[in-house]
Amino acid sequence: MAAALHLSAVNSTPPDTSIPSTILKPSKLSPPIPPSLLLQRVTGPKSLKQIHAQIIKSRCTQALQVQIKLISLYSLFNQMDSAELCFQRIPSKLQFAYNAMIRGYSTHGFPEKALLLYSQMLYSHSPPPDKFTFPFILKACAALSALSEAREAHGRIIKTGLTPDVHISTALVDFYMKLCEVGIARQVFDNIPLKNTVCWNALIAGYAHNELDVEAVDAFKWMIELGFQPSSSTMVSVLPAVGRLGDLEEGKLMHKLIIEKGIEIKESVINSLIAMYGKCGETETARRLFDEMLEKTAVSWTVMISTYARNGKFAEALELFICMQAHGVKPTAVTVASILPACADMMHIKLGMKVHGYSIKNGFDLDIIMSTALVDMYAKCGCIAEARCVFDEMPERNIVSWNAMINAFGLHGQVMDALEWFALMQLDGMKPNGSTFVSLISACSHAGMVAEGLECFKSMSKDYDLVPETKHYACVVDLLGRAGRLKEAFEFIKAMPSEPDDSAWGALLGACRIHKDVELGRMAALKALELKPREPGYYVLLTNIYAGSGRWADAQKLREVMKEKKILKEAGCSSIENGGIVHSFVVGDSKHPEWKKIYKKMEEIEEKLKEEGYVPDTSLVLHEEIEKSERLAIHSERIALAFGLLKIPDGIPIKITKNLRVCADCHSAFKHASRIYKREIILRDLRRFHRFGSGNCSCKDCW
DNA sequence: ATAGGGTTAG
Repeated sequence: MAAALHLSAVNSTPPDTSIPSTILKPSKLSPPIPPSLLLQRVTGPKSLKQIHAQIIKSRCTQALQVQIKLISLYSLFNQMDSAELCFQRIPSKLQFAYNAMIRGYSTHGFPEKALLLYSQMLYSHSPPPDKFTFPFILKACAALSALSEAREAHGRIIKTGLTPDVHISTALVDFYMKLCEVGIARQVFDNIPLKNTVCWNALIAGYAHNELDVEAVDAFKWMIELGFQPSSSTMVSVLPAVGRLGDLEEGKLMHKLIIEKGIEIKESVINSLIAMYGKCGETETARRLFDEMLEKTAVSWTVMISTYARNGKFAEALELFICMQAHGVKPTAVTVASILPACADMMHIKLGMKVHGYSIKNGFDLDIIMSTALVDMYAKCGCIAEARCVFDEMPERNIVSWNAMINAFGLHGQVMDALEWFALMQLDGMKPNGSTFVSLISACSHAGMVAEGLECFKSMSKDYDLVPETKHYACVVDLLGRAGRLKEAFEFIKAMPSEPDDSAWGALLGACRIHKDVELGRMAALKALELKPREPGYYVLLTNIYAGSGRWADAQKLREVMKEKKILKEAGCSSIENGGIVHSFVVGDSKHPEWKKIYKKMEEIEEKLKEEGYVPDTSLVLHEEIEKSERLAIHSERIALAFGLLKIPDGIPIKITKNLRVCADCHSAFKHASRIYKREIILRDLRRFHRFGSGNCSCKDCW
């Protein structure tokens, strides 16, 4: 019945132009064309149906071969219902019939059905699976993350003596890599007797998938050295790894190699090259490649836009975003989502809102990744109410969405809200993960809520079956240390079940700076530098501790060590948005076109501050800098504040973001300024938000 | 009469 319906549907479809009319209307004079020949003319799903109808009408005897070819073609064109009908009608089930069905199910999104047929092969009187069966079974297992099923299949592969088959081994490498079983994947790869390009590709793609970028690049070099010809897939797999490593030299070599080896330059290869150059900071090279592309897809535009966004070229990113649409290419949710983190980073709320508007118009705000990025963007731009609004409107939420909201509250010092949302997420059936607890504990830490923070930490293993990672230990050290409980923090590090990493010692070091403990601080710094010898932050913190306790000679010596080792401390940089443009300032900046005006305003501010009782806090500045204590006044956030007071109209909060932590002196100056100028000032530093108003700060001086 | 590997992202 179903077959009849099916065929009548075929007859009503208009003729496929690709089929010669002789097939559709066979002349009575000439003998019917044999079915096997007819099937060779199939070009797509439409012609397949028509030819199938033709075969049935011609009443030729249908050889098993023809029936199997039909199954194979239907499953190739994703017509699984028709394939299933043919499959059920053949009397003796052969391996290729099964294989064709399993191929269709596993490549067209029905992995469960593929595994069901496989178990039918195993447990009924069917033919056993063969070397053509296993690659599809492993693909289905990968789609379902079915480790035990794959292991069973792997055992059967070994028992049947199929281990040396390169197709099967490649599928095994791919499967284990996708489930992050890198060691097993490598073992399977090493046992392949006759390797080829494709199995190398699976290994390299697998390493890249697991972000083992050095391994991916090494495997690539090794493959070339052994004389294998890389394909475009090889390049597409290895280039993201090079990009993440930021290894421009290696990337250039690979670009050259693509040309030398005559690798087919597909669109995907160029997209990967653009992304690689973008991640290495070479926006101009990336743009040149992009401009030379003949066929740009939405992915190409997205890659170029995110290249600009990643490198802080927001005007170019937005321009390209508009240009893309003018070229009739529709941005995807990924395109717009890739602009948002940049808006968040620069506190470019105007651009963020524009992107939000565009997303609503196109229904992207329903995309979970997109809306989570919006929550994060609004929160990092200081708009916690808007973040909350987007969160409330989300049609669905995953763990990342909840974490973004909890983290948002923490950033804004709203611990009680963070804890409440933590309870809400569980009522919603969501299980917290490691990142949830990082947000929670650091939220408690910033609010000085030691007991609650410790409770969270204990609870994660006791109630949530999570193993605390080094980052959680570092959070607890920060929690205890910040509250002045340095001894306990130290004991906590010593009691860690695994070797502490530099971040734990770094947290203790930071706490020692706040509470001015030279001896413990020195020890923590030595430990941290032992584990991460070139981290400028650790040098700077220890120098600050020395200077703060009057040990100028030690401070000076440390500075010289830094100079000698060519360790540069990161330059402080503050940004502020006005009129849709983000203005950035660094320490002692005089590059801004209006810098003279800004400095004049700054002098005025400093004078007013001093009149109103502000006393510069020079305790954390180096000796030589104290001599000219006005240098304090040139910290980048002070320039940004002057710019804000100069440009942003009364009554509108001034929003500034800084790439490092705000220093105690600037913090005190901002408090005074908020009172004197009757202005709300919102400062986001490396860690959190400070909301200044009427002479106070939301952080309650605890940061 | 059938097979294996890939690009943008919170």
